[in-house]
Amino acid sequence: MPELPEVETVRRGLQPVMEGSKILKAEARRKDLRFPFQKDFTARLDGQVVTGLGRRAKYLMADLASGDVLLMHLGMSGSFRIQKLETAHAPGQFHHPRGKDTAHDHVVFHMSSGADIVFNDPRRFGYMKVIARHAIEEEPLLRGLGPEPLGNEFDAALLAAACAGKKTTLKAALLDQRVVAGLGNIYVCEALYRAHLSPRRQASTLANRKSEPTELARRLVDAIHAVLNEAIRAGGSSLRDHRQANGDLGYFQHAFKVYDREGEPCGCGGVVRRFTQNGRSTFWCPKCQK
DNA sequence: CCGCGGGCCTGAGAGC
DNA sequence: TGCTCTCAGGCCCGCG
Repeated sequence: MPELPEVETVRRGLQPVMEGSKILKAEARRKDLRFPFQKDFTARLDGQVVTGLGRRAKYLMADLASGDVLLMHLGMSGSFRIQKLETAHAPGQFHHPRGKDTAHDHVVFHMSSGADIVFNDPRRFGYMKVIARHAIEEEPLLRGLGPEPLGNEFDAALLAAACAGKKTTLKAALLDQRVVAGLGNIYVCEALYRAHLSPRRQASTLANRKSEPTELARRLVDAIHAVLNEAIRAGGSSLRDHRQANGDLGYFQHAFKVYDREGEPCGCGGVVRRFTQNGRSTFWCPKCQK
């Protein structure tokens, strides 16, 4: 589920109950998620003050007073919720799932703020790992990640340089986290639509012979910026699993122009189509995306 | 370097 | 109701 806007939404929701709070106890309720937990996973979290909660691509990164960093990835179906003991002062303030939902509560952080932060992940494609901050540069999970699409350094020149000479399509290039880090299937489809670029177009056409950006690259960067910023403002997209940490649904899914809209009309008079690319559904309008 | 298929998991929805 | 099938927002691997 979660692409950059969803992860950023989660980060903003968790920040108030994590930053400046101590993890009184971390609880891993099974031995693995996508990967086995490190043997000292909870030991390195217990008693640690979270000094900051950041994000890199689709990773959440909690800085700990010990000098460690907790990396968290939501995979396809991971979500966090904030639970507090019900009080007379704040009844029902937080999202409480019922029944089978809690069967997939795999990790809980009991915080000194009084909040319990619960990680739920039915498919268990998510993962968590504690690493030393000084080892971040060598961390295999982070190494090779391309630029942050909303970061200052990401511009048409950088995107064009990354795509120059690539023998692949724009769709595949944008999904490649080494080219730009944080986009997934939804926002790639939506950005290409906004830029009026075909998902089948050769990625190398973003650059001229000198690897300089073409007008297309500028258009695409603008579209990526716009769609991500709008999605973050909307609290992300809630299709199945995604919720903001306070339990609210995101609502950017109502703003999709092509994703999951096969057969529906495009504003240009065309019709949204779907086909499979790199094993995943691509949605686009053949009339206005060239 | 590239596309493709398969795998990791569970659950929702469609069709019968 | 319930079965079977397909598909899903991510990512990795091996093959040709």
